[in-house]
Amino acid sequence: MRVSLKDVALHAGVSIKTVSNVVNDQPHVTPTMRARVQKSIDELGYRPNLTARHLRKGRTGIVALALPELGNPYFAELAAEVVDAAAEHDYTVLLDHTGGRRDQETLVSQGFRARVIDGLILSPIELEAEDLRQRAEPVPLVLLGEREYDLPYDHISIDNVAAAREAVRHLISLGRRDIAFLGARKGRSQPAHLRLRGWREELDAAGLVADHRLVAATDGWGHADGAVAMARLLDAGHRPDAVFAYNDLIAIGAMRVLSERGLRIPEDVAVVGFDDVVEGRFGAVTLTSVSPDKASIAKMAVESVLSQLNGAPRHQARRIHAGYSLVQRESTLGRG
Amino acid sequence: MRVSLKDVALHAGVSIKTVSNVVNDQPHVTPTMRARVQKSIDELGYRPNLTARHLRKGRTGIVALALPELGNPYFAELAAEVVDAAAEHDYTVLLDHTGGRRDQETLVSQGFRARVIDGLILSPIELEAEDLRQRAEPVPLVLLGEREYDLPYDHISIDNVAAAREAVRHLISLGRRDIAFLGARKGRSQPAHLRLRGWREELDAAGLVADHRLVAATDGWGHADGAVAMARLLDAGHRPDAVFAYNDLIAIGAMRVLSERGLRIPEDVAVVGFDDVVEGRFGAVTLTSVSPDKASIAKMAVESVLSQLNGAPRHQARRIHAGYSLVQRESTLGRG
DNA sequence: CGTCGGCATTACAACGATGCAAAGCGACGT
DNA sequence: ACGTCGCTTTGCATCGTTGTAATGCCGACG
Repeated sequence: MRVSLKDVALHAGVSIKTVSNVVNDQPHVTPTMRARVQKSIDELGYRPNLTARHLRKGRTGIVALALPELGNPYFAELAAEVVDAAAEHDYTVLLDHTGGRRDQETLVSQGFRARVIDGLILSPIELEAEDLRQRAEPVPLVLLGEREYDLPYDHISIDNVAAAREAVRHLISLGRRDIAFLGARKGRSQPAHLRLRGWREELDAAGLVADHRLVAATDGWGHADGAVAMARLLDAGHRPDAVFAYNDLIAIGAMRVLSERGLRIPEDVAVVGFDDVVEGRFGAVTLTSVSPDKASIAKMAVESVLSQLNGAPRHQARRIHAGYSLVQRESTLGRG
Repeated sequence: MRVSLKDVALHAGVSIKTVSNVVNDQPHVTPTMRARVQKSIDELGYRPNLTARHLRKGRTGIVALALPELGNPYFAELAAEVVDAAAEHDYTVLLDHTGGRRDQETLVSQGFRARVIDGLILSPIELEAEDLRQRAEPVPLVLLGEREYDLPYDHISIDNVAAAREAVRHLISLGRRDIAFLGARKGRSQPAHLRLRGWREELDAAGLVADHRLVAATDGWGHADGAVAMARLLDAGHRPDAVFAYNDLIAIGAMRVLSERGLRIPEDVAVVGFDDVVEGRFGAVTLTSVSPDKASIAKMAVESVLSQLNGAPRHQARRIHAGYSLVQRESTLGRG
């Protein structure tokens, strides 16, 4: 059985509360007493029972992080950052993944998956505003990612439209004109992706046509989806001279198909991805990508949750934009 | 404020205990009463406080999973499987990562990082048997991965030696003779990797020389480490006709360097990795790899923890081998 | 020498839920 | 009509910790 305050108190011949005071470094404990109690603590190997402490205090020291898919290295890398950021504040991270499915995301947002948490950081894919509006849970929530909602929750992401525009601008600066977009959502009436919007805006701004036939929808956001989309585009007789992908995995899947078809990267087709996952730096052709500042996203997410917990005056919901940069690699090397 | 049993009891005009009985589906509750209480529960939106329940029951419904590095897709994919396997049993996963550092691994094993858990699944890298022997924590522990300890804890992994031998055998069957091993541990007096042992054993068995100059140590287990190791090998004047890497990331990093140096894969150098991460299926040259059955590893790990919790008669510590297969892809395509 | 002030220590209740055992209640048999 | 039996419902203690308020103790001051 585990050692409790009571055991220590008995052993040291003092009251439970005094032991508690020592454990919690309360003032008004004489050095003598502190030493005596500490000795008992050490001898018995006492360790506080967090469950009890948290029942008493109403806090658990755990924040949940719900991501669509851990298999996607972007999310895995982000998760690692969140774990570290939380550790800074003595918080632990409970991980959940939703598969990007609406029902799972709703369950998570309403706390049905993990009911021992102080806060929730959620990166939704299909979740709708109405699902969130029905949320009764008093647990602080922070949203991550590309989806934007008009709801009173903090939202942290990079400026997806601006980043996408920068990526497309880069391609245009290389002289590319037929720039495809890979990774639109399939069969959705929703407002299009912000990244897709960036693509369109930048093409418009440059006086180029944003040809909707160069926009390829995907089922998911993995390598295979990118490969399928690229193949479909080529099979339909389109031959873009550049590809801007929703994310790196899609870009890499597309590059695989481009090589299979004998197209050279970047000579024939330049490629830009999004997320800057490590994988993109080690392919046969390294991938130019938009690199979000994952560490600061993680940090801000954790801090937002904690500030809500600490009853920061119910500020307005904030839209926070983290930094990003466009990292140029071989897949968009200038001709020459 | 959240609704508690007390609130529901008041609302329904019954005792707290009766509400508890309804919530827990106890027998001996009349249908009438059950309906009445359920109505109050629904109206007030009662949801049990798990912290309190767990204080009482001594269980939290959380298992911790401590992995070296989430950024490595193998671990990320494994984590996803563990989350799913745990969900099967209504358990949630608390994620931790150790960076593969001994001090962190020790802390985790002794429960200093997360003290609210029912069990721990740990995949150690540098942890030593002595660190574990000092473990006082009563929390069930299961070990994953390549490291083996002579300690009374369940250990789940694939048969690394056999798998490595199969990989090397495959290379030999392609007519390769100078087979390098990438990813040995650096500056360690420890018994070598099991995968390295498999490499050696199979070469011996085939009557080939296991040339230690073809064994390249790495600092870590990422793409960059593989690239560095491969470059060093080549720079030293070695030109193996095959590479067996400790894992896929190292293999991919090595492949990148091989291409940079103008060596063709598989014609000049065949490559085999380990882990079968998705990434290996989408490079310019797809990667042959040992594919561990991650789902069953995850499942068995979770089940081991839970069976220990449920006081399964303190069985012997078990060494459980999960299944694996060698998936052949372009990086070892037969000549022709 | 008695009283007051202030610090060290203690006692008690409470956080929310559940196990145990006792109490309540209706029905049945005699 | 009364006692008993058995199921339903309830009260109480408890898990380990901490906040609040009360107590004890000592020295200082008048």
